[in-house]
Amino acid sequence: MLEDRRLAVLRAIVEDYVSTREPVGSKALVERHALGVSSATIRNDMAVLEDEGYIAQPHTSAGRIPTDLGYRAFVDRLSGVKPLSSAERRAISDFLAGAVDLDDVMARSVRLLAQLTRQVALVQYPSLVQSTVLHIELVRLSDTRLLLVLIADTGRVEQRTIDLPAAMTDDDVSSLRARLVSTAIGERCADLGDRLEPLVEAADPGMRPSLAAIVASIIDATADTVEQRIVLGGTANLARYRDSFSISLEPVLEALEEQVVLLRLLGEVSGDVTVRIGHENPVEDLQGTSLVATGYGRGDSVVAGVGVVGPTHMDYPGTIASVRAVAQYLSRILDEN
Amino acid sequence: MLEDRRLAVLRAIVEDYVSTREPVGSKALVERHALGVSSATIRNDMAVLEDEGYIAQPHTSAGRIPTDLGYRAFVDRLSGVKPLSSAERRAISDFLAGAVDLDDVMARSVRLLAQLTRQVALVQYPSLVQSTVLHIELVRLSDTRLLLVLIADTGRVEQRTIDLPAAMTDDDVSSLRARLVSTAIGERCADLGDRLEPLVEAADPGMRPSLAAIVASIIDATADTVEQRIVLGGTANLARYRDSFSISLEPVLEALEEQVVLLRLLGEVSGDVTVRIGHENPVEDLQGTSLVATGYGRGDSVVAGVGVVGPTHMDYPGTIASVRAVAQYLSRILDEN
DNA sequence: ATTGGCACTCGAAGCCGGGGAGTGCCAAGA
DNA sequence: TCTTGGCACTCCCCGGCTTCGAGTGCCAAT
Repeated sequence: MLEDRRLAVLRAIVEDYVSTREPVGSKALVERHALGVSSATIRNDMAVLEDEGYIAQPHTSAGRIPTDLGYRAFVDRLSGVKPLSSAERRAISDFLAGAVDLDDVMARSVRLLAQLTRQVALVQYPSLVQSTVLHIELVRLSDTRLLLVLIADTGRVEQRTIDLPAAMTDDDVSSLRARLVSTAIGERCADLGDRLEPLVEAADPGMRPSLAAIVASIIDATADTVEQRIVLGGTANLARYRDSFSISLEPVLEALEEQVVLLRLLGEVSGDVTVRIGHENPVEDLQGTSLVATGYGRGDSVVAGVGVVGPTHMDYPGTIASVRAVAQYLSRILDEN
Repeated sequence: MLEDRRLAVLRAIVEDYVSTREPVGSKALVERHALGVSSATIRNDMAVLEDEGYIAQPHTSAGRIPTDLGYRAFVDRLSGVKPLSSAERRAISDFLAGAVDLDDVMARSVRLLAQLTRQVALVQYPSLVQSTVLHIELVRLSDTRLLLVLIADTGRVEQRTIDLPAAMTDDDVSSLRARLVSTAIGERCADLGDRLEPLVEAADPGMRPSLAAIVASIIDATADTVEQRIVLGGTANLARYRDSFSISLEPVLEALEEQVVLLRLLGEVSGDVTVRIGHENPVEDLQGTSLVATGYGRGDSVVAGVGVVGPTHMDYPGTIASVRAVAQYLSRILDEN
């Protein structure tokens, strides 16, 4: 029970600091929370919490602020679930209304999430590797150039122009197209290489180089390197917190513009909500920030990630709820297609 | 000649202020520039320039800074052309190298421009209305759902799912597809409505509702409202100038996240480079910033805009050169397809 | 028209001192 | 053993003061 009170104190400190962004002292704590003990007792508890590394003081004789470890304990053991407000539900249903297109879904989601959390939102396009082929189209641009369009069941569309080693007629193209379509449709993108190889082998010698070029292009279009795409929104919200980052926000903004960095951030999401607080973050420039992320997908398979980046002193319960809600809606949309 | 010297003074003030970002005084001016007269003379000239509204002082007895009008005069009458450095040429050729896809071209351009100018870059997707139809594809998702894919000659791909009023067989779809393709291909997107209407009229009664739905979807996909898309990059560069905006950068970041605002910014570009300085800017929240923009396109027709937004005290000659260069490269890429 | 000289202005930066929030510790009470 | 009131102490914050200096405007001389 003594232990219990200390945790209650930690929770109170986190909550107060998140809402006021100012170091919180023992006296203010007993005033704002019904802890049932005096400020002196709280001071003792705070001393212990500080020894254990959960809180710290910016300078002697100032209030305490939570450390990364403190937030971690708060998230793991102390925070309940915060139900979404009706305004939030409304925002989400408005969002559901008009999406017309995968690009549109992504753009709206990222905007929605940024508005809900007032932080920077990240939404990843569904992974191609996890998708299956819905359609393949070849459009003849000239004798020696083709446009390849590949449509995945997740709604993703990839295109490539192909320079052919030899001229092809319209008939050549449509016969090839038919063969590709019947072989590839319904297959997982990851398996395309294996499925299409035999087709090249079996082609008659005149066609083989061209077909090889096309297949190479298809494989390139579904390769790991390009299959990842992340949209970012709400960077304006960073400015809101301009002086509340330990460091300046320039490196943060810079890090967020690196696709590679974003991929690392969203790379390891699972069905659960992941929270990375401050130094737990793998990206150095983002160690003054926290990441709340999760995966979304069809049924049980996770096809992409979604999350937000914000200051360590964010409203974790609310943010977690928003991220989870958006991920669920994204999954639903994917299911509907 | 007296007039000439005053302009030289203005140019010197602009250049010094742009590079140091500090109010420049008469003494510093004669030291850094070979003006051949004493500081007292410069002071007289500065008084005149101030009367005419070209420069201002933040407070009595501080140096002068250029006003928007001062920058305007500088851009119109004083700045020469700044050739691109070899590093810049290299950056551009690197950029040219690997673009694989229209999305890729847009993403790379915006990144490139942000790096070159160290400011916020905007690149607009080629306008659909200005494009012609390269291909139309219908993919059957179920009895009553179709996926429409529309490919424009500028490389743009639009997709829509269509809920049909009545079930369609595979044969139905492919015959419709053939009719659509033969009617629409090569037409300007803007004319699609007129071209496709007769097709609906001529269809047999059983098909008509479905065909109407498809045509409506095609027209929707090429409508004004969706045809505009703008990518934004380099917002991190704004943080670099955090205190040099008269106001805070929060409203700027917010304005830049509004697609509508961006469209207004790039809406009126032409083949020439447009420069809007400070209050000349139509968007209120961006009146502390300057816009340098131009159009790009195939041959003479402008199909979209490209530009940067930055502080009014930007390096106009360099920025103009970069924006123009990127626009030219974009035009070239469009021509190659 | 240009120039040197000069008095004046006003923000920036440094210094000082009081106020106050907050702490740690201790001794007394439950 | 935990809790509590009391108390001395520490430092940050803030307002006011002063100094310093860059820069100006004006004037009389050339």
